[in-house]
Amino acid sequence: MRSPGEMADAPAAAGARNGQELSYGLLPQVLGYHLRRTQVAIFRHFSRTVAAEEDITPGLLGMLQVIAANPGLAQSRLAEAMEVDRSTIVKVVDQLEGRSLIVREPSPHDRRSYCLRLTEGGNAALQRMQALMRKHEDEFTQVLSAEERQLLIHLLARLHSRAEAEPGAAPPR
Amino acid sequence: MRSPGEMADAPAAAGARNGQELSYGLLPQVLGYHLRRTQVAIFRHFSRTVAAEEDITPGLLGMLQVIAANPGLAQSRLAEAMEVDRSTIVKVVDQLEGRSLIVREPSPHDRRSYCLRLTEGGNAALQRMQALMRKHEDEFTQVLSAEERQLLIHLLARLHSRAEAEPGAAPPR
DNA sequence: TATTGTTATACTCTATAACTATA
DNA sequence: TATAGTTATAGAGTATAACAATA
Repeated sequence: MRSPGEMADAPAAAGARNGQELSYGLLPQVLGYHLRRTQVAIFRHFSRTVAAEEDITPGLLGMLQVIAANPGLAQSRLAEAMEVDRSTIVKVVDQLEGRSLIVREPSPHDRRSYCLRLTEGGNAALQRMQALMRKHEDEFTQVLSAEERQLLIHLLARLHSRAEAEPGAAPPR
Repeated sequence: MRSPGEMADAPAAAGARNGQELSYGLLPQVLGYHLRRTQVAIFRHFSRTVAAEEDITPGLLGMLQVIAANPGLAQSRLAEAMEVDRSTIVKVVDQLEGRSLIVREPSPHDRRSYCLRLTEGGNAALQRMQALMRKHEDEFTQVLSAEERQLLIHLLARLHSRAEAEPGAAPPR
């Protein structure tokens, strides 16, 4: 518990303000804690790099990518894919459409629903954003080897895809 | 790109609603995407297990643990430790104090600041919560071996402690 | 009856700015 | 001047419930 480097210990930033060392108790053993810290860190890095040039959030960019990969997608399908409520999607789509990145086309088969598509400008913007995104992730993960990065992604994917299938999870909508 | 199990592909939950397969584009290669999904998944698991019995959130429990590990901690130090603004801590401490889990004692050295401490009941509650938390994390990570879980924590810790030290990050408050 | 998109509403988490009382 | 705690306020991001149009 004492040797530095063996355990995941206190982050570099905090403490040392008043000379006293601050203890994190059991938190360094808590996966959820590290997930949160890492997400905050990667979000901030994203803001300083990608968002500084393209005015986008990780969430919006994710939506754009899913729409791009599934032309004609309905809003409800997008909501399911991103695991958020239908109603939450509305404002997001409003934003993306307001910035002319996507369009809502009326569905030829169902007059209730829209088909979402990227505009030409949206596609161009997505290309630029993906380039920035790749650079951002490479930079953020540069402390890891390529193998470690891939391994990390695998471990996370196993956790969240597995957890979703658990009893009690993901109540049918 | 095709062999299942080699790449981190589409989550198990979504898709298959209309028979059509839904593509996630480049997202399965994006670390931030998996971080978010995993955090959502672990939060939901926490809600169904720990929170169902003890009415607590991961954030509040983290604060409790830090206060427990640093008796007499000032609110501003707690804010730094959790990397949130001073003002954000106020309501959190209000909540914990309102539930008699902690007390604000006046500091003997500085009449501006409080010393945060767990009450007896708070300590008892923390013990119960930590037991639930451990069970919750064990269950959530049961798809991983003990070594894989430890490795995952290490990789995350390297990422967020490293990222915090980067130029442009963590502006001095 | 069920589904699609929408609106109204509310709740949580967070930050900024300004205030007070100390230091 | 700087810091500790506080308040008011605002902005994301999310969910629930109800609605009209359509299936």
